[in-house]
Amino acid sequence: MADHVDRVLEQWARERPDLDTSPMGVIGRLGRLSRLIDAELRRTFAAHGLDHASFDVLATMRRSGPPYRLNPAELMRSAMVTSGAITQRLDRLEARGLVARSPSETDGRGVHVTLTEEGRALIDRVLPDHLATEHRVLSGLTDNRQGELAGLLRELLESLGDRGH
Amino acid sequence: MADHVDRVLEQWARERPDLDTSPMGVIGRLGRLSRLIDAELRRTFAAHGLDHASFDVLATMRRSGPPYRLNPAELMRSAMVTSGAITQRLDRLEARGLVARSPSETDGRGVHVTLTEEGRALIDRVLPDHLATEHRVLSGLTDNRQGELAGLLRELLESLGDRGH
DNA sequence: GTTGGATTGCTTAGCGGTGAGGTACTTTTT
DNA sequence: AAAAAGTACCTCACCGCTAAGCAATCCAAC
Repeated sequence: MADHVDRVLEQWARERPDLDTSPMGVIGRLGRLSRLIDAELRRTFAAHGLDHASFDVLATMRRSGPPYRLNPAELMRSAMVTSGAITQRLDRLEARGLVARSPSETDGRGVHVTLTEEGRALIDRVLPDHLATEHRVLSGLTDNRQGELAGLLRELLESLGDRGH
Repeated sequence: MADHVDRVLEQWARERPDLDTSPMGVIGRLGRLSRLIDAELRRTFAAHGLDHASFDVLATMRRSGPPYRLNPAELMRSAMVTSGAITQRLDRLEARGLVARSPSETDGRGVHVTLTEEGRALIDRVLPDHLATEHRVLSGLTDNRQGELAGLLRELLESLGDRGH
């Protein structure tokens, strides 16, 4: 029983036995899983005319609850992308009528982003499909193993400073 | 003790209590970790004039062992990117003299990619720094926890068909 | 042999991201 | 009150990847 990363570690052990390559057992696998899963999720998004970036914004707005209004800065922190990326995401979504931008009343620099009725309808339509895909992707692990995994990932995230808010 | 994804799950539980969003506990965290870790690794690569894509090719060639020769197709499978991406990676590396391309003697379609002496020297210079960074990134978990995590990630990868070779 | 399907690597348009920088506004300092 | 520092969002040049398509070659079945 060996996956791609096991082969990689074998190769390193042969070529550079002087180095401790064990961290690759975690980080290499995280990278590969991320790519594999993203490719899988992409198909579901595409089936609804979306991509990961657009889905991410719509989902973030939707789960914020009524009145479905956030700032670009909040979206930026949630998505962990730069401000330029958020501007462009919002440009695309606004052009499709899925979100609307309006100036903040209290801060002359600020902008309100609001989910339109169409945007809300779309994300609520995509969500069940998306969750079914995620469920399927993880179906190789029992619920218990999934829980263990989530716990370890949370530990690591917290150690890297990924606190909520 | 709650990370960003815990907040997300709380929001979904409030807004869409009808949906089972538990898979996000794993997949959402995988995505965030991947972004955080990539950003961290990027700094080490940049300090040596590299990016993730270039490092990946050089490392794959290096660990393949003498004579440090692979095909674009093998690099493609290892990196999980499209053939166009590999072509472009090789263009960049070749322009810098870090790899060399030559036609295959046995297959008219094929190309040999070889690590140049400069390429080998560079990757051997970067590797210790890179591993130190990876080690530091994981230092929030004990060795045992890292091992558990690697095991769970391998289980998931195998269930998704990521066999070695 | 010939034919038809794989396979190999390259090309290119388009997309989404970064990073540096800019403008406008707010907050803090003095 | 004025100056300085910080914040919010946008702009734009550049970069790497995908996806679709192409030409060349291999190989397996007839």
